Amino acid sequence: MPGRGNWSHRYQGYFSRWTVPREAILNLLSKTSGHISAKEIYAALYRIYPGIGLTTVYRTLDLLVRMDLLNKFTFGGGESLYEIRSGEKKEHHHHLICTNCGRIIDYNEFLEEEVKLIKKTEEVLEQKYNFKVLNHNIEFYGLCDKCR
Amino acid sequence: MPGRGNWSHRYQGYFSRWTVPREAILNLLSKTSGHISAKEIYAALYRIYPGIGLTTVYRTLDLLVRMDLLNKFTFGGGESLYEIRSGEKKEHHHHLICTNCGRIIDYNEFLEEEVKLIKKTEEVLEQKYNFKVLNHNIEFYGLCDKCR
DNA sequence: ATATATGCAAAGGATTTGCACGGTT
DNA sequence: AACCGTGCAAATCCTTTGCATATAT
Repeated sequence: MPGRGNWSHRYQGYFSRWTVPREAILNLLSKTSGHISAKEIYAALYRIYPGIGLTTVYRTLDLLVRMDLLNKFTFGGGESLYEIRSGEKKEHHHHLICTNCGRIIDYNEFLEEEVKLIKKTEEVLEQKYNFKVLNHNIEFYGLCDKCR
Repeated sequence: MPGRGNWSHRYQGYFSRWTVPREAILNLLSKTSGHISAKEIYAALYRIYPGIGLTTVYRTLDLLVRMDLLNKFTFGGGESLYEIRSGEKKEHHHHLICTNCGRIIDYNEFLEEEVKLIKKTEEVLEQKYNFKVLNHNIEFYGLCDKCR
């Protein structure tokens, strides 16, 4: 998708070569709905591009996170999960996490008040703690329909 | 603190013996403000009780989490951090996490609206996804006063 | 040509597991 | 006596690092 353009401008400094593996990984993420682990990415790409290494996947994911193209989550301390930050399939969302089966449900049908309040809370926190809020992560833990 | 009482009733099923290491670990946590890792707990107890094993710390923390006496957090995928769930020093709180230096700031001066809205959001989610919310975790990422 | 990206294998860090021992019930 | 909890060492899982090779600019 990128293929350089205004692109190269915007992300100048993060890398010097936009390579095949990087393109493949970003492309896969942008077509993935939901969260995906490094190993899953590796497995998916291995089929169409054997010769790829897991190390490259990790390094590329790290790069893309620094470029703010991906979000990285570490829900339970096991594998980290990645998702594209905005794109065809993605809007900002929060998570419902089933503590029984581990299922993760995204939701983005926020209440209007919810959005307003988060903004307001961020402002208050910035004042009170002199803390510059850049992002947030909201998770609800509980039991999904199958497990409750 | 526990020392059995109504206690043994309430937590019956989780364990069959309330031992010295378990008491020591819970006791340490209840006097700790903020978050602490398994290794830090191990190091602190080792001084007054050499012979304790890191394995026991992990197993006890796991037990206490299952008993809902502790919260476990896995902020960056590195070490997990633990905190007492309620006690002398603890009230429910949320976190500000500095992405530069890793500092974690607790805050619990919630806006009244914040509390109400979280409740309301939980209700909506329970309806919409048939998901029984039991707990939540709210984190704001950004830059702390020293790093901004 | 030269710096950068890659893949492999090895290292690293956190946590879990296998197992024999020791203390409780 | 039977069971449970403990500690040690080894194993496991995810991720990072060192290094030689391949590749883009």
